[in-house]
Amino acid sequence: MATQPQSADSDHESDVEQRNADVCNVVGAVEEMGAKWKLIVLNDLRDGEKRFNELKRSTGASSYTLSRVLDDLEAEGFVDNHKEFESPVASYYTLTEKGDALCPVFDALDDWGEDWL
Amino acid sequence: MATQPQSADSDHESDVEQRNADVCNVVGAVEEMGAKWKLIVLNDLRDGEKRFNELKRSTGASSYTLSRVLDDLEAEGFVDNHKEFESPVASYYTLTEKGDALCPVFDALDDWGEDWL
DNA sequence: CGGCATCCTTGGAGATACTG
DNA sequence: CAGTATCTCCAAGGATGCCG
Repeated sequence: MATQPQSADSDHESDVEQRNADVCNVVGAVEEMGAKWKLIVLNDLRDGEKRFNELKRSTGASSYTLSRVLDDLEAEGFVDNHKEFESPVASYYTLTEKGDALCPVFDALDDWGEDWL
Repeated sequence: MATQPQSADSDHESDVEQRNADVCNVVGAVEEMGAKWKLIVLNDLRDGEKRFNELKRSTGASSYTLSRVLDDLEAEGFVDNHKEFESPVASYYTLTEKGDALCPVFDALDDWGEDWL
């Protein structure tokens, strides 16, 4: 009697349904960012506009990796890229509105880190 | 404008420089969880105690993966494991205080997902 | 039921070197 | 300075099978 029938049960949802309903967003969000580099780069961009090499230094990612991550983030609408072909070519990266909207997440993460890291 | 209205926190002088100082927490946190599975499992455990197969179903991870992820999370102090060797062996997983402290992060993530996913 | 052992595939990511 | 091109290596993770 210790265990309850778990398989042949479809209407198991009762008290946790509310959370279950919108928790999917988290999964979606995680799926979309997943990789640690994306998060690290996004976090670094919270300071505002940054150059490629600047990000390279602050994140510690290789040119190759950083390039692909930025490419990815741009394609997904998290960051914007503005290039200047003048002097010694410079390209600046900034957070889009979508990327900036992640700030609360980073803040929460940062907050957590202070207590548990 | 890259920053959002600060919380009820009192002195948040120049957030950018200030942020640069302790932003490491985010990196640390990301480094510690990194993998998407960890986040997904942790998120699923917000509902409370769950069994192995329950998590397997809800997360969609394979036994192998789930097992390793849970092992990892337990070793890092994010989850607790309570086993019952009675009839058909059952083991329950719950969030530790440390894991539960991540709720705000998931909430923020969830919040973000509603707007941008 | 809850796992661990194995095999095997994928891609994430470092190192290095080269271009515009 | 800002990438791109390779080559390579290793960990993540799916599939399957077995066991207490």
